[in-house]
Amino acid sequence: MNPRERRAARHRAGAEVADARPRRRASPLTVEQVVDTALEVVAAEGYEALTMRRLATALDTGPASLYAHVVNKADLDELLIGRLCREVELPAPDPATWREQIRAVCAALRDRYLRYPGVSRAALAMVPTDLEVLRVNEGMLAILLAGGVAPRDAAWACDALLLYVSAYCLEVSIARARSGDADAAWVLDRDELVRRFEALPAATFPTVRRHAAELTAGEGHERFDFTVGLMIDGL
Amino acid sequence: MNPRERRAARHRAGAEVADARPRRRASPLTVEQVVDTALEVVAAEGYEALTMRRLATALDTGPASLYAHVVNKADLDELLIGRLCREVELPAPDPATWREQIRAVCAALRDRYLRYPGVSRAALAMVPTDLEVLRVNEGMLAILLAGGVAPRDAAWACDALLLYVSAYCLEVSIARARSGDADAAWVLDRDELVRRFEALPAATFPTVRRHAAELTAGEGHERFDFTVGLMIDGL
DNA sequence: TCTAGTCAGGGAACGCCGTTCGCGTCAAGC
DNA sequence: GCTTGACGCGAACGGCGTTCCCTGACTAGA
Repeated sequence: MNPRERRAARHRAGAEVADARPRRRASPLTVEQVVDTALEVVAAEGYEALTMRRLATALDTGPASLYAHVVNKADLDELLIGRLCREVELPAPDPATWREQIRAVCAALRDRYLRYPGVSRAALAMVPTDLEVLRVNEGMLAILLAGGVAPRDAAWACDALLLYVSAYCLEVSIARARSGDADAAWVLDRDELVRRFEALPAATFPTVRRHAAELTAGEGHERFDFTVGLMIDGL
Repeated sequence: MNPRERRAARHRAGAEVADARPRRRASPLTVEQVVDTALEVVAAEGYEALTMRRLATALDTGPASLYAHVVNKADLDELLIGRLCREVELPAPDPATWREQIRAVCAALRDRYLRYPGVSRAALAMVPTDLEVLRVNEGMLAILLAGGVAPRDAAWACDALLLYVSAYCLEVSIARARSGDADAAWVLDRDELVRRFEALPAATFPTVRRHAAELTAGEGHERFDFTVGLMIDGL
């Protein structure tokens, strides 16, 4: 089974296929192993560091060998997101607590993405028919419908929530990466940001100036919770 | 004034600086011109095609020359987004129609982004202190405050809306690029998508199967309007 | 008018990237 | 034990962002 077929299988309903073990290697290298190692690289060095060469090195082989398991880089990205989605637990829909359930699923996805800095970029570029991603969609949709949300609204809200989660994680990952970068001297912590906002000319930025504190507020995931809440409560 | 200083100026409040005309060229090449040409390239061939070499060729020069006007690719990205933000008109806040005003600003930004396929990727990677971006933030914040939204909610909502606009545009750009790609045979139009959803095993995807129509619904920017509405109406 | 000094422009090269080709190797079948 | 075929992967390709440093036109002073 070549990688093209394997990819197709991930987007088609059908039987799970056991990875046939390759023949030559001491410990034979499977897709599962490739994905595991890729996630380790991302966790340790960030998504930007995940290159085919870097991954091959981590697997103690050459870049060409990866193409026996993966169509291309985009396919690898899909596999990574698929793996993260697979790990998200989806509760049985409960009409009494559906808002909390949705919040929990979003938070679970968020935490998974953030554990692997920058992967969310891959999530944003993905086609929506990967079965693992669809599984999360299925779960969220079921919860929303159980909550009495109209089908069309539920479908669109799922979409919007998943999109927001990815975008939020990307933003946070970038911000974190920057604050870790010592040589980027113009990176700002919150105090510096407030000072900047307050130093803006009153003529063109009166509102930002006056509300510098609010603009930079939000510890942890308060912003995230706020926005998800905004969307959920509107349904 | 070197590009580093020029970039710093874009993030600092201060006087506008006229581009000093370079000396040697027949028609001398300014930052403004670089940005114009870059946007032309993006409009015609998409953001992915915007490389330093491609841009240099379009300007009839070598890649090295661009670095006299721009710190690096990321800086060029900022300039592009800055330009698009600069063109967005911000209405004087009107408490009676603030929701429509916000909707209009979001739509204006969306249309600008979509005119240049893929630029929204640059927007997602940007630091939030660019003055042009801040100008849009200022305008939206003023409208929300005029609408009686609490300052902290207004600040966070601005953030969320801008993030959503960028993410939505990125998704749409990618989808459009894919449907234009003839060789990507596995790309699906809506009918094909519905058929796929309905072909899923009922055991694991009951909800998606049943609501395939709703999941794929949404002509034009109906989804966009829905989500922006969801956020605005919750305030 | 001539000349010396200055500095932006850009050709060429560097070290990466994703991807492909095809060679050498080894296991299975006869 | 030989043949055959499949498979791992070294090496190479074209293209990326970026930098080095030479070139040569312009400016200013004599």
